[in-house]
Amino acid sequence: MQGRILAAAMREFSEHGFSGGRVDRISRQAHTVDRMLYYYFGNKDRLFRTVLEQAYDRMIQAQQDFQVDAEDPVEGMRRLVAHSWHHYLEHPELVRLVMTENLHRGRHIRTSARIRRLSLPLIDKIAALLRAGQARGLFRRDVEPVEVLLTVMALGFFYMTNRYTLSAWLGVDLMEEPRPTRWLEHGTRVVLDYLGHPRAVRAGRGLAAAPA
Amino acid sequence: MQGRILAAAMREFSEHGFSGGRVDRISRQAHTVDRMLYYYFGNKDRLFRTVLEQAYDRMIQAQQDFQVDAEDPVEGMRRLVAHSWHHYLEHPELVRLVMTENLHRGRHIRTSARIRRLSLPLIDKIAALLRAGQARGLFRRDVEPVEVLLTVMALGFFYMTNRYTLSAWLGVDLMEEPRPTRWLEHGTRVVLDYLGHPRAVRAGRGLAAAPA
Amino acid sequence: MQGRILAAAMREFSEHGFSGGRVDRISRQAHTVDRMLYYYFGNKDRLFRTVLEQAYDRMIQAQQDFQVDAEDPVEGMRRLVAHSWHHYLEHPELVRLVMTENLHRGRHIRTSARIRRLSLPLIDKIAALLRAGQARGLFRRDVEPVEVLLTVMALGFFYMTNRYTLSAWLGVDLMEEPRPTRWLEHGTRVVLDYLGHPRAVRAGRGLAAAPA
Amino acid sequence: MQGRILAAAMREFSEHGFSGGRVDRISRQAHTVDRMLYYYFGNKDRLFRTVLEQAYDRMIQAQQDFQVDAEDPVEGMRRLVAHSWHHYLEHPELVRLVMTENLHRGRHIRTSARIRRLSLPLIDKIAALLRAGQARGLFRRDVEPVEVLLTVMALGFFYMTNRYTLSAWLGVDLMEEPRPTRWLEHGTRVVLDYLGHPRAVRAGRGLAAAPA
DNA sequence: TATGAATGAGAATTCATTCAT
DNA sequence: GATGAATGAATTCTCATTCAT
Repeated sequence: MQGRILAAAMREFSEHGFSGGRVDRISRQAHTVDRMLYYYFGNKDRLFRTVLEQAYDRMIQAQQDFQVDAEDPVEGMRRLVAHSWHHYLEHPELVRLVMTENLHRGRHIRTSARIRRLSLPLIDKIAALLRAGQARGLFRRDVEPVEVLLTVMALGFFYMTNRYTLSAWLGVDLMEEPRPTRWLEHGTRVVLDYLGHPRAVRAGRGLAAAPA
Repeated sequence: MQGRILAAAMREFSEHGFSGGRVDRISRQAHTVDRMLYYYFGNKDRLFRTVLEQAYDRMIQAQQDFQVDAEDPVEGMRRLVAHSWHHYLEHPELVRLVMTENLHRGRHIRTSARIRRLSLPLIDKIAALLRAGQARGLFRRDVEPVEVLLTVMALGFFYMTNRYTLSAWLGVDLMEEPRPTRWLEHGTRVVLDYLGHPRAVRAGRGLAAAPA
Repeated sequence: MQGRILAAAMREFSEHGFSGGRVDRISRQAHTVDRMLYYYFGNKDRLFRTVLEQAYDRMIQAQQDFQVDAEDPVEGMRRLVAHSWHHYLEHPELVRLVMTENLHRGRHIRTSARIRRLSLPLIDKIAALLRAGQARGLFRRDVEPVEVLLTVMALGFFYMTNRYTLSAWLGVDLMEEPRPTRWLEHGTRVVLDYLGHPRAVRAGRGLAAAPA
Repeated sequence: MQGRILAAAMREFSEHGFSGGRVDRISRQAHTVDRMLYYYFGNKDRLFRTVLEQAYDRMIQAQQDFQVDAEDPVEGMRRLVAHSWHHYLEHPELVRLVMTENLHRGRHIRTSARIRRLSLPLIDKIAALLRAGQARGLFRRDVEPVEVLLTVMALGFFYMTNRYTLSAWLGVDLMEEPRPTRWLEHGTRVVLDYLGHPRAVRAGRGLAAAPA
């Protein structure tokens, strides 16, 4: 039953946000009653946190499943961008959940010991690709894995999250083909152009974590 | 009084989202009573829509205030990226409002005749910069203004909107200097690298609206 | 404008009752604003009373317009029953208004000097028919005009007012022909059978008004 | 507690109608709080419907309790008219509730599966009396049970429902004895005169439901 | 391990009416 | 004679949560 409740809660919170999410809709969709939700998860906040943790686990898993090809770093990077993009495209509920959590200023993630323990597998995979590409003289050297990851994520995430207001502004439906495919091509080019333009090594540590 | 209500509503919806926003908190902050809010705006939905329209007006105004320097397209593009970034940085409530509206799948924007009429001044300014840069052989030719705009927005918006979950992942505070400044530099480089890498002209029309 | 307001108020109160009637719907239907309604009629209660008075005036007028044929009392009585029935059928809003007033225990009629002054023209016309019929030996003698009037009204009014619950009970639509026509025939027969059955003169004064 | 709420709701709706009925008055009279009313009945509409259903159940029960005396059809009919009349007289809240429902065009009855299933026991009892009376040559043959029932109901119901406006018109209090008793005598006579006046059999099926 | 019954505290919205010119 | 602006007091209904077994 916990699984059913979590699945229903994921749908509900993803669709309506945290404040907009209704406990009774979750219990109804899970074919149970409100009471059970409190029995298993304590309260709405903790239920949301559990949903978030589950979503993160899946995302981490998806990142781990991604296999990097160090023999062809450019193609590897293409595939990484595409992998990331398709993950968002196929899991809009994850994207919306992350939006919701950010609207709440990370209130739930901050209290989740489990999520704090996580590290992003993709960072290591990007680092490996960068090293391979730099060794072959294909990628610039003054680049950090985190910056690359954030760039890839930004291009994909923003398109997904802001599609409604952007569609209204531009007067087109951004989710209608061939636009999403074009955007992946565009994003891939942006990332590769960025990586393939060697310049003088920049000082400093970029966005990387403090040694603390 | 309508102004006071709108200002209070902007703060409330921006902070708590639409569902989480409370009518009575708005009226209290506006030094009036709930009733007036219904007198002027009809209901919570229409109030939100009006807040959104006002926010858009301001954003459009900020875009119009941005002066493009066609003599130095590279510097112009740098300034455009910075302008956009600083607008988000200085108006986090606008960013959150747009997020909220997207979480609601553009429900309010869709019913706003006023917003539908808007066009983004920045698109024309980017187009002008592109033309100037292309004429001087500085920018590639197979690029569309909308793609550039979305790229600039994506880099800035994503960093702002996802800062809480990203900060938790990365174990650092993304809003603590020098990280925001570094990100602007990074974004500027990404955009310029993209623009300065001429390739074969791509077929198709990118993300632009259909001629219909 | 008073006429427009009254017409709109008649429709509104007739449709929704007094409590269900909305001041703003009346003003909107009258193409004016709430304020005007208070300007002309003081408050909702007085507006209702005025509507009621107007409806009574029309009913009295209709009764006065009915011409009795003393030469053929049976036919005259037939026509009187039919006249009454058709008046209800053609003025359902009057019927509903009277219902509403009775649900309110005659609260408004009691404060209407104008209505208290009214007498029902139909009573005199019935009395004339009775006299003519009795003189010809067609009608019984132990009958009072008021009882006849109430009987005629009861048969017509009840059918109209209770048509929804009756239709649900009986599983048919009572307002669908030939049922209304049948009911008129039935009512006519009931009244004539009653009048045409001479018995011993009954003592007492029936339902007539006390000499006070 | 559901019983207490229903009893209070019956009083409230009967007294003030549906729109005029106040949820908080009901809960106060039932010695509980508004919330419970929604817990048990969902909303005001459903509460009203339940009250109506209960009232119908009681009316059906009262009709079933009425025992018909086939040995003396005329006396049986007298008793039936009196039974019906006294039921209205003793249950004015039922009468008012039915009025209210009709003012709302049967909105609640239409959604009540329970009420739709009901049949009126009195129709069968009238049919039995008619057969007995016809067999003894006391009642005419061209008469239908439904017409008799509606006639009996009309005479009683109308007097009760319209007593306020009628009292104002006639300048007397219709509920003051001996008037109510006189009206029962009058109604009984009207019905019996109607039944005892054989004529040629009329064609058609009267108000009865279509065979569909 | 599970659950039906109950509920306090809000939440958005409505409604008739009056103020002020 | 006419009206735009303003409003106090409800009014229905919702929401997350706890009680009691």
